[in-house]
Amino acid sequence: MRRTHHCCILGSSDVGKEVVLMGWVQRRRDHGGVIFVDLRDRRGITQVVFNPLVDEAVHEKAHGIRNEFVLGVRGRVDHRPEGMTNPNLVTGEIEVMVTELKIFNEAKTPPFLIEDDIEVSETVRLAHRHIDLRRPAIQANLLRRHQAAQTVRKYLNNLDFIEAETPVLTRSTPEGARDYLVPSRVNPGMFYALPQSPQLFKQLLMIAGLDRYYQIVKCFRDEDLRADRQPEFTQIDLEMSFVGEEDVMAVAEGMMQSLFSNILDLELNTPFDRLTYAEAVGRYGLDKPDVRFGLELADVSDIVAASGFKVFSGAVEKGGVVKALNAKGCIDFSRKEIDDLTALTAVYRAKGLAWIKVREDAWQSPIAKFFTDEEKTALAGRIDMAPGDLVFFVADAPGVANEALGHLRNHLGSRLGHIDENEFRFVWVTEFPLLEYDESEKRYQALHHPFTAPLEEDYDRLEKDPLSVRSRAYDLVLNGSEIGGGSIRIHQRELQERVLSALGISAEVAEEKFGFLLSALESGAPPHGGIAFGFDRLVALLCGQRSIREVIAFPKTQKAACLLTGAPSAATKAQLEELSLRMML
RNA sequence: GGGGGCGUAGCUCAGUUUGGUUAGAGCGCCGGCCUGUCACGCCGGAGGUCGCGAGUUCGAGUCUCGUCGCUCCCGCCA
Repeated sequence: MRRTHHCCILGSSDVGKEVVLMGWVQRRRDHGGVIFVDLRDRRGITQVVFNPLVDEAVHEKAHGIRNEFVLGVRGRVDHRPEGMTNPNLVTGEIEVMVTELKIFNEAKTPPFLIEDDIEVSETVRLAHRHIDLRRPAIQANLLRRHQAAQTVRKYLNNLDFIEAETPVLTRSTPEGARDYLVPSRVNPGMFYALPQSPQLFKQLLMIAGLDRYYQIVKCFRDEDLRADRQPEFTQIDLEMSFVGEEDVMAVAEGMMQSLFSNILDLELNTPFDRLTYAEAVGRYGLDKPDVRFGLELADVSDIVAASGFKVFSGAVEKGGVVKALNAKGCIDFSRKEIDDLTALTAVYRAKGLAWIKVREDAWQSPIAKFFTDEEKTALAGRIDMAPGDLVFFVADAPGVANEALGHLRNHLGSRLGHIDENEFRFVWVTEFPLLEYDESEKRYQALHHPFTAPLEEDYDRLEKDPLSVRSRAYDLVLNGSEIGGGSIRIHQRELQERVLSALGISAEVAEEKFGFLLSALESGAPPHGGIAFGFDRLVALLCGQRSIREVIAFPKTQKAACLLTGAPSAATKAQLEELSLRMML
């Protein structure tokens, strides 16, 4: 018995043909006499009919069929009787009258029905992922993921990129996320690290003269999970030689165009909008702004710096800021609603959320009394206050005030219906700070990574005022979600050493950890730069999914476990011994 | 590491507020009947360590403490 057709293809024009279909039993309707079976494969469903008048033995055998049995059926394609067609089915015009039935395999009753829109807990779904993956909706996601990967490959191949593989067993680098370590059997006491990204290898490929490289590659970061974060995830990683920001961004924009055109049949306009980091944070509060709606923040620090409201003036005095967000027309928010929003901002460490309701005649607010008429006039002008408005304020360190109001902005944007869910709005965020100060470790850290080039005009501040140095990094943000990021890299040893030094990495440590890079940089390194995209996030957006777990065939739970295989699991004594490891538990 | 939500039949849930007889429903499953269904129909039936462990109580699905798992978020994620 050999399959002749898939379960989605047969129609009126095939009537009379003898066909062989193979697939799973979606549903069985046993009328005692005639038995209907919906046979499902990856492509669709065809109704096959067992009729005792056609073949009594086959009909008898069909009584035993249950859901998810795997069948092969031979039969003749027939028109359905008058009025019995099913318009909901692509193959609803016809049915297959079965003359031969092969039961390849029986199946235990599945833990849930193989249907879209079923409500099953994720625990159950992940524990039986091979069954969950039979659902058309998930298969559609995986298909779309496949199409996305193919689109990217085709696009980059056409631009003369070379797909090259880089090692998975590599060495740990001190910066960045926590590494997954792999013990080396033949080097007792030594460990490989799984790559957080192929960053250094792709730079070496540029130094090697590959000119243009890409890879769709797994990366590993041993950090806590989120809806959009898995410990192993896939990047579209690329790097180009002899380029500046504009070149990389143009390639990225073209990639997005072909993706959205191929997958969603949507034509994107390029170039995408640009915002500097300072603009993004200033106007939207976040470095990954959702620019589908306005509701921008305003800085009122200068106006309230000398005000009688100590929370505001005090914050400014301590180097903080007072930022405002005008929720236009929201004057009817209740006390409880405002309390809830206060709680929302508290999540981001805001100590309070001040508010003013703008009435026709006066301000209704616990803090209105603290302001002079001049201050009120200035505020009203800066924030565009009009009767009916509800204005929120956070006074805090810039990071806290912006982030708290930025998230409040996203919340309000969604709640007030300002967001068009069908819109895809890209924006580049550029000129990130090169460094940030890590309070807990009392040292500077690279915001992007230590190989990102500073803006040339800021070079001389690397030592004097490192926090003011901007970088040649760029993030691509889509609808408030960071989907990619990259930079122009440092391609000269001397500059790389200065940056590592600014990061508090001694020359000795630098030589030990990055010696191979430093020496490569003085072996004829071309100017180069690149970008990496979070493929899972990108596909999730293309599939309209909130969680990347919906576009990953075998995702991990929040505790980084695989419910299907039971990974991670204990190692045997013998395994540990071979690796010269001893358990401390 | 921290905060929120969830955990009762194979699945989705009700019951927990106010402790009290034999823990219910829908779907699924099993059996019977049924020749035109496509969420087939009708009749009958099985199925429970109320996540786990302590405690309070005459009595715990229900109250208390602990613990495990799933999930959302903060921290973390160059």
